[in-house]
Amino acid sequence: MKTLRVPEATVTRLSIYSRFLERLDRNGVTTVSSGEIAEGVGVSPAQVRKDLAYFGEFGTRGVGYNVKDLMKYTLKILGLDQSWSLAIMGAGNLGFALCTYRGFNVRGFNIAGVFDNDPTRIGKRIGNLEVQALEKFPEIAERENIRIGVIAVPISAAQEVADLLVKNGVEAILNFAPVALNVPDEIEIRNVDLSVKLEILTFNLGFRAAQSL
Amino acid sequence: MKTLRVPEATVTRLSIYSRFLERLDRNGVTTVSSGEIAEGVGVSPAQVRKDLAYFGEFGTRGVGYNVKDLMKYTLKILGLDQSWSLAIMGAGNLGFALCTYRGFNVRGFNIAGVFDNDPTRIGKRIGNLEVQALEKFPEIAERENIRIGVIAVPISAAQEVADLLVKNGVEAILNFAPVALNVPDEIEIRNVDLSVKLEILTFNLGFRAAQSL
DNA sequence: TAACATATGTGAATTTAATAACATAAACGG
DNA sequence: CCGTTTATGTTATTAAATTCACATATGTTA
Repeated sequence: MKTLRVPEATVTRLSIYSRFLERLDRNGVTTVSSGEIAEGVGVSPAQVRKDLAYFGEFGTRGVGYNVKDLMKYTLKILGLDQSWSLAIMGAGNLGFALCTYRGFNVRGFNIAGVFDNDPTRIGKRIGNLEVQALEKFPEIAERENIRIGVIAVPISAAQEVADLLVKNGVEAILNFAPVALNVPDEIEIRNVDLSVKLEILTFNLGFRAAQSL
Repeated sequence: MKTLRVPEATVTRLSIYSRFLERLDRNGVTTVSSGEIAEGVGVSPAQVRKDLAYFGEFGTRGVGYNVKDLMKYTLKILGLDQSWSLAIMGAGNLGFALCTYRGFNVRGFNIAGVFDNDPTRIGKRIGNLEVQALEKFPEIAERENIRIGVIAVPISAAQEVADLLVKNGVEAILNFAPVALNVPDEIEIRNVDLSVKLEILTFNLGFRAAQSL
C-alpha cells in the first residue's frame, strides 16, 4: 500500500470543505468546482485540488465535482461515516457549552457522557444528559464504547483526567486546558487553546501599529 | 526597519511559551533553558530558540533565560502589555462560557460587553455583565474602546454580526461560527472551529486502523 | 587563569507545504 | 465529428518552516 503522509493542514481543510459541501447540498447545489469551493472557504483552487488528490480522483474534468458524492467521500475520509461516542470531562461553563454545541451532533458525534467531580454539579441535567461522577467513567466508557475524550477541566485537574481517560481505553483526546498533557505516543491528542488565537490578533494589531510608525 | 515576516506558527508558539513562563514564574522558577521550555510545551529546543530569535536576544549563553524577563518580553511582543477590551457577540451557551472563561482575564483581556438579539437573553446577568441588545453595540463599542470582537452566534447570523463589528471600528475578529466570513482586508480575523480538531482525531483513528490491516 | 561544561544564537541544510503551470479529459456547438 | 471551452489531476517550481550543526559566550572549577 502506498502510504503517503497527509499533512495535518490538509485534513483541517478537508473538514472545512466537508462542511461547506454539506451546506451546498442543503441548498440544492449539485455540482461545484474547485474554484467555488476555494472561494467559499477562503483558500486557492489549486490547494483544494491538491488536498483532494491525496485521497483519489473525485471530479470530472471540464465539469467539476458532484456535491453529494464529494460530500460523502470527505465524510468517509474523515471517519465520519460512523458515529463516534464522546465523553465531555468537566461540567463547568465550557463543558456545558460543548455538551449543547449543535455542531458536534450534526457531524455524527454522540455525547455519551458528561463527567465532573464537583458534588454540586453531579446529577444536574444538561439537555438529555446527566452529569456523572468521575468514578462512573470506567463503567460508562466501556458500556458506551467511548473512544474520544474531551477535556474541559481546569489546568490543575487536566493531567489527572487525561490519565483516567487513557487508563480506560480512550484513544483520542481533545484538550481545552491550556497545558501540555503527558500521554502515551499511541494516543491521539490535540489542543484547543481559546486564548492563543486572541493573542495572534493582538500581536498583529500591535505589529501593524509598529510598522506604520 | 528590518521587517522580517514572522510565521503565524511562531506567534502561536510564543503565546504558549508565554503562558508556560507565567506558570514557571508562579512556581518560583527564576531561570529556564530552551530545552526546558521545549520539554514543557512539546516542541524542539531549536524551535524555541529560532522563534525567540525573530524578536531579539533574550538569553545568556551557557545559562539560559531569566524567567521573569522572558515572560515580560513575550507578553510585550504579543501586545499584552496593555489591556484589550473585547465584545462577545452572542449570549448562547458558547458566549456564556467565553464570558466566564478565566483564561481571558488572566491574559489581560477585558470583556467590555456581551450582546445578543434574543429578547429572552437581553438583560440577563453573566457574572458582572449584563447582556445587551445588539443595537447598543455602537454606543458601547465607542465608549469602551472595543477593538476586538468575538463571534459566538449561529452561522446564520455570523456575517451580519461581522458587518456590525466592522462598521463600528472593530479591528480584529475571533470567529467561532464555522463559516468563512467576508471582511475587509485590513480586518484581522481568525476562526476557531470546535469540530475541526475532533475530525482530525477521527481521521487519524481511521487512518491508523487502515494502516494496520 | 586555563580548561571544561553548558546553553544560546544563527547560518546552512533539509524537509515540508503551497503555488503555478500545464497536459488531460469531458462536454458542447456547429 | 472536429474544434473550442472548461475544469480536473499532476508535475514542476517556488516558498516556507523546521532541524541540524556549530561557533560563540558565559560560568565554574581546579
